[in-house]
Amino acid sequence: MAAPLESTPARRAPLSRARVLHVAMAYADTHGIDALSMRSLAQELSVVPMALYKHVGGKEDLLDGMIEVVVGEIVHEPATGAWKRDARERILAARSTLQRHQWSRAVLESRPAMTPAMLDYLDALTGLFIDGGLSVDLTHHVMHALGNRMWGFSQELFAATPPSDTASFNAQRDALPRQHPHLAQIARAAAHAGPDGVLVLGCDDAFEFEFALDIVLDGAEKLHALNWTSG
Amino acid sequence: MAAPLESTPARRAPLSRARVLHVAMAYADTHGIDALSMRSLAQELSVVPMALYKHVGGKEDLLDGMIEVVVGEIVHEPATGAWKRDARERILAARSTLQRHQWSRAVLESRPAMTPAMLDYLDALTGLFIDGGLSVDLTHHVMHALGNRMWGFSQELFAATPPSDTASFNAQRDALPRQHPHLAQIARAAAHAGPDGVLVLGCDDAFEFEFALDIVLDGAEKLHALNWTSG
DNA sequence: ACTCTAGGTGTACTGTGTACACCTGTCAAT
DNA sequence: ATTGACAGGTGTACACAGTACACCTAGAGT
Repeated sequence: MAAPLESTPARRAPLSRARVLHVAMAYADTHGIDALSMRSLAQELSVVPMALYKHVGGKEDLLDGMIEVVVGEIVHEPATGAWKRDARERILAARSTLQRHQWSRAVLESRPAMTPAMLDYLDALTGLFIDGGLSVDLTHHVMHALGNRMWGFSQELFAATPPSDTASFNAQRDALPRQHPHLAQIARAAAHAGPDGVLVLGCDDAFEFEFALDIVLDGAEKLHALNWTSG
Repeated sequence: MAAPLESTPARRAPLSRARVLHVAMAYADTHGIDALSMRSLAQELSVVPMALYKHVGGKEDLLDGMIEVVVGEIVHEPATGAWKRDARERILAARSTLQRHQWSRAVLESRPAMTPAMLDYLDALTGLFIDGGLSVDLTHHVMHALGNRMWGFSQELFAATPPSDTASFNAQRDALPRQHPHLAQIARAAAHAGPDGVLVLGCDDAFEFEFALDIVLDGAEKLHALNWTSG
């Protein structure tokens, strides 16, 4: 036998986390996220359901991985220095990417999703504002205003990391300044001493909500005064 | 026997749609929305799961009913005539109501949810702007800016009612001006002729997104120029 | 007294995520 | 060459979900 390695003609491509994620995304793109189950995905890969668990932690991890890929797909145009235009462009790029995967919005909204790609995106966007000259304080609240229910990410940015794993929490916090310097700046600014003296990273949800609300209402008032029209 | 009606001492209170909904809400409040299943709810009511289906169409209908109750709980302070203050107050009232039921945000975001109470709320809010003198056009886009990912309702306001039930669709559309005059105004303004000449009610999703985005970015720019600070 | 019916019951089916034990082919070290 | 570890695919099985369908039963209207 010359080629024992290829003796079975229709040899399956080997599984891998990347392949699982991409096939899952394609499947969700065409059949909808509700149709995506471990079983349907396994069938799509001509594999038994449990095989997936060797490459993915479970359904949650699968979904996390999928949005991680989507967020990673967002194209970052190089900054031109005009912060407002740059931010606008980047956010619209993000939107068009999410738009290509209809399911991503619902999935994103259903989980905290502070994945590495997400942090990269947030840090880059934050950097545009800070480097553009906005104060860290203002940047902080603008990020909330943009994110609050617009992407579904913001309100739990630094919230409620369960203290179950203090070690890795500390590790992550210490790595933040290096990897995501702009987010770290915000975190420092938003930190305040809790009742027991421990430093607590927390954002005042109600404040952020009203901040965003007032921006929209003030904008409406201004446009009204200008007799603005969409035509 | 004097009181045959109460012969069995621990007689269950009879089921009803309202009771089912309220117990479901209480259960979701304390145990979380994920713990709410037809079975757990039935047990809470000391009843067999299938009994619920006599009062509720199914799980989807249950969830719809729950948010309907929540939205109905929003208190409407009487309008003072100052549209901006009134709108602000009403939106914060809505927020605090949703806040009392943590699950409501996720449930709301997971469905179109154009229920009667929702329409009432939207129409009332819209009315504040229009009666305050804002143009219907501006009001339309402001509603989108407020709603876009802030409540999760807006982008499908008039979209994609499946043409399966044309009769009831027409009926609903014809009833709109009476029941929700302000929404009807917006609908009329946003209507445009489709490719086949039929009137299509549709909002340009991309436009609404950029509208809201620009309001926030312009607001950020203005606050930056003013050296605004949250302290 | 008789039927009708609203409303609660019981059983059963399909589909979900996933734990656990099991094979099997590949490769490194003996 | 033999061994054995191990990465990766398999099979079976379980608990839980939503809900279709047939059934029972108590009370109201005739």
